[in-house]
Amino acid sequence: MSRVAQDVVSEVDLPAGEERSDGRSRRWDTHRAARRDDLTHAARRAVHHGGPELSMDEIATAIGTSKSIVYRYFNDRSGLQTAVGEAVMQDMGAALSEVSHRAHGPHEVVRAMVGVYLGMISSSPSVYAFVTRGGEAAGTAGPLSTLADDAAALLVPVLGDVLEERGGNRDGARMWAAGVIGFVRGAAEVWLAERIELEAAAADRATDDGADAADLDELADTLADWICAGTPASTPSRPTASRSTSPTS
Amino acid sequence: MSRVAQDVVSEVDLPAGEERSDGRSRRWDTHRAARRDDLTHAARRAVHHGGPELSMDEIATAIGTSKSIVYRYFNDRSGLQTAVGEAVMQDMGAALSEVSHRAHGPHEVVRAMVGVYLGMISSSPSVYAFVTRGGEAAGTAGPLSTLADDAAALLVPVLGDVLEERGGNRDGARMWAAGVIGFVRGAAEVWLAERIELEAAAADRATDDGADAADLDELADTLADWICAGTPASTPSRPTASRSTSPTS
DNA sequence: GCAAAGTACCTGATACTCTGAGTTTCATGA
DNA sequence: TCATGAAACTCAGAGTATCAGGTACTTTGC
Repeated sequence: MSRVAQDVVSEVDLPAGEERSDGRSRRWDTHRAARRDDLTHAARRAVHHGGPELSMDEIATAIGTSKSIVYRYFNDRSGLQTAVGEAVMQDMGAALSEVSHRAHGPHEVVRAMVGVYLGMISSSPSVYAFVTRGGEAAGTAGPLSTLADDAAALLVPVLGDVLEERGGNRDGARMWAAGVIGFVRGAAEVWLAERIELEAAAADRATDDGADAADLDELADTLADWICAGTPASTPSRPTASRSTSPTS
Repeated sequence: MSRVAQDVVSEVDLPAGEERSDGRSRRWDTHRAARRDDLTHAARRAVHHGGPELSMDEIATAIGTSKSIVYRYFNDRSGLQTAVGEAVMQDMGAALSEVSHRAHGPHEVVRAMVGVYLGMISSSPSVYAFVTRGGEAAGTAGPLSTLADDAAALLVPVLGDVLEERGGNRDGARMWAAGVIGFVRGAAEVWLAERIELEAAAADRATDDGADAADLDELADTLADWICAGTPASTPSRPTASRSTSPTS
């Protein structure tokens, strides 16, 4: 109970009486926020190195504290996940706003978003997995993956504009944005899996990160193109689609 | 160990000596396959009614047997998930091939795919969640969500054609398909969440399934359009994006 | 005004409960 | 010879509870 609409821990919201007269209480207020932040970032690092399946105990140990502390600051494992997700999201938001204010039109905004999202997922796949994994209970309700939702939110205004210009109402924008993020997610996961296979196969030259950055840019271009250019309404040359008519196998 | 490349259980692959001479052994071979199928479908039903979070014990009980049996036929919880996913996938494949052989061009194939996928996810969100949830361990490797992968596979040939016609090579098709499926998934999950909220809010008229079917078709149209038409490269009227300049709100 | 006593809260260690995954054993039966 | 299902088991990880410190503030008695 009481874990409903708060991600700051219960102690923080107990000022039912609006003033906190006692200095002994007040003295911790800033400390708590700071500590929570520290823990969040430390957890992020721990997961980055230790993988998304670290137990709470292991995370706590890696952070250099004990489980009781972690549970004091986060209601839940999924609370931790959410917090880390928010931290990641904050970085993404910053990176995006830095890039996208010089973007003209939806295509470039989408391209920026894709780039940022890909950068995040590829620079720290473990954190990505930790943040998107499971979380809330049912798949039928609740804040699905906060990260994806938040990322989508960044696209909503732009896509809303597009919808409006096309004569529709902006209401669909949220779904459209979720779709776009889903697209990136789906494609990126395949790409990640492929890259890991490749790396496992040819584990010769250790750090080919330079090539990776270029790869990433190229991939982002491709995805953005796919998202924005879409699929042609029908194959122009052969009307009945090359698939069913062609005598291949 | 030994759970790597097999989803049929160890008993089936134990013929290290290649022949099974004993009739008393062979007699069960067909039985086992049949039973596994039964269990898979029963589990699907159980999850459909009981939700995606049923424990193995609960699933077994709902099926009408005990955990030991379930574990005899599936290595793992994730083995069960995979099996159910394959069953769902089989249905989807059937539905899709029924619809899509009269589809001309990629747009219609995509539209068909979207319709089938949406139909599945909306007719049984619990099963959908069960099948896509977690499964394999790390987010960094392995068959992520078999369902999404398989669904994507159905799109690969069509999108490969498109790529080829555009002068690229077909290699990107897998990723593109994964992206498209991701799009549907992302959008559908938002839609589901919204629908559930609505239903919770106005739980007056019980069965508005008729309206739902129409909704679903409309949604499928919209999504397919978004996927195929994409986002315009730049807003035609105002070059610097309507967002920052327009005095709306 | 100032020490001492008391209070509010934080910390991290340890030990606990509880739940659910996966295993083993066994009596029954074809 | 093999399948079945019930029951009891192991094991790991989430989450809780307790406790002996520790530090900064408040209150009290002088």
